Amino acid sequence: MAWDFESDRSIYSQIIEHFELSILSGELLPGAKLDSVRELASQASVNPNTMQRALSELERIGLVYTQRTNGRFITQDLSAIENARNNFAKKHIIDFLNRMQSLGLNKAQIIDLIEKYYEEDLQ
Amino acid sequence: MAWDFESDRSIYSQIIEHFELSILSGELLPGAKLDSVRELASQASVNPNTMQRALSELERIGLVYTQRTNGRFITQDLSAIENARNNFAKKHIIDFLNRMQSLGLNKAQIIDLIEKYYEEDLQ
Amino acid sequence: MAWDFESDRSIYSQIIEHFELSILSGELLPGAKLDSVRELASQASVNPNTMQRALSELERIGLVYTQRTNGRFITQDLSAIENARNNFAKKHIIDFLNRMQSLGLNKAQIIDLIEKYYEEDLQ
Amino acid sequence: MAWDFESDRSIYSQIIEHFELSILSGELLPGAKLDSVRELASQASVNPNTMQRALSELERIGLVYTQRTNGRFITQDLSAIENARNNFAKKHIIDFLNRMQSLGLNKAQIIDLIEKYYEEDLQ
DNA sequence: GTGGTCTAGACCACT
DNA sequence: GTGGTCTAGACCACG
Repeated sequence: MAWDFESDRSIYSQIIEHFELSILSGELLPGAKLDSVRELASQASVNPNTMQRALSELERIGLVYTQRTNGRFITQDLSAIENARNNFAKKHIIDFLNRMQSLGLNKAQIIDLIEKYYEEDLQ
Repeated sequence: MAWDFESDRSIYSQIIEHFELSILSGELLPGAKLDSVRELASQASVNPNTMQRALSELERIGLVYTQRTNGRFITQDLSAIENARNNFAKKHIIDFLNRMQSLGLNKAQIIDLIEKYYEEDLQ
Repeated sequence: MAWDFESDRSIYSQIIEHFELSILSGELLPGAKLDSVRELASQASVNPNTMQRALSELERIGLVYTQRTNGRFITQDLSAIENARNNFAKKHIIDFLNRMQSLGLNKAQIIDLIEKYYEEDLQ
Repeated sequence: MAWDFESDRSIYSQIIEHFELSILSGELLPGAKLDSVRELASQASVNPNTMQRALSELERIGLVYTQRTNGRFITQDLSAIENARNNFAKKHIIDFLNRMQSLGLNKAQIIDLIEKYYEEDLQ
């Protein structure tokens, strides 16, 4: 977890995306218990308030739920996860295609570029 | 030009990307005169200072230059544009691939999705 | 810090030179924390935005860096400082020599004048 | 006459200094008639209004005077020129020494640098 | 009318 | 309380 403090995007929104990806990819399994806000904040080197805000947002989205006094958990609603996964993919694909088309690239060119960069892209 | 005022990204940075795309796609031609700061600000429904900031940054990047009292123009340096184009494409492709790989998608799956959404994408 | 509001030079550029000199002379030490934008603006009797602009420029030049929410600091990159120092000296020496030569003074005369004024100059 | 349109200084103030130097160095002789505002503006590639403003300022300073219907002339008051010359030199020497001392340079070092740059400085 | 600078004052993300 | 962004509105140099 390394945040880009110089980025245009706010930290908590970067954290949200990080958790989203971990959940949608299955790295964080449905029903799994999250570490405490304080612990997560420490792992992420951010202020607990910032982590808190990110987690609240994830709850609002429905990927995480709170069991009072017991902690926070990844949702067990598999279709919610599947939905989120599709929405996430769709949103970013469309954003990406919009940008590439704005550059004047056609489908074949876009795919060529993906082939080209796919290999180099390891980190 | 419609900005997402709710977005995480600052307005001026959204404006910068908008102009970048217009220039890199050839919609704004090298040497073309831009409307005045005030005019552009009005079109974009933002404060002139905000527009000015975006344009200054585009100038710093080298995509735009100013002729005192005369207006702003798209750079005529074609290689600067070509460079910016490549950097822009590379950055967004890599960001995109990182996200898709984090979702657990492999190259074939990513390309499938692109095929799928490419057609629908007339926003 | 006293700015010449009547001067031809913009305030923020006078402020930039002021900080440059403080840094290059060692009055502000590498790594030292600057006062807050608001505080510096108040000390300098300028608007915080004006001070911010000057500091942003110093950051772009590389003499200062920002730690989000924590404050601004003098760069710790000693070679950046040394470079800036040489550039600053060279620029002002050449400007100065150009003016003196335009007055028709030769090297000996220029040095004589420097000897003469060097002592008096305790402003 | 080449103005730095990117400079912090306004054009008319650059023009003023240019005339000052021409007069103080004797390139423009006392009593000499200046070309018309329009002509000078054209030579300098600036707007007549800008040239006009520079000349008015030179008049205010006393280096130039106007003979109505007849044109503008360099002052014939030799002591005024001599004074201006001394003031100009003094002002710029002191500014220069202040900057160099702020850099932490002592007299010997300053003179060394002048020796060093004096030769290179031919244009 | 054009870009550039400055002020005053508000709101936000983060510690 | 810190830096960053945004707005509204003024004034200046230049053409």
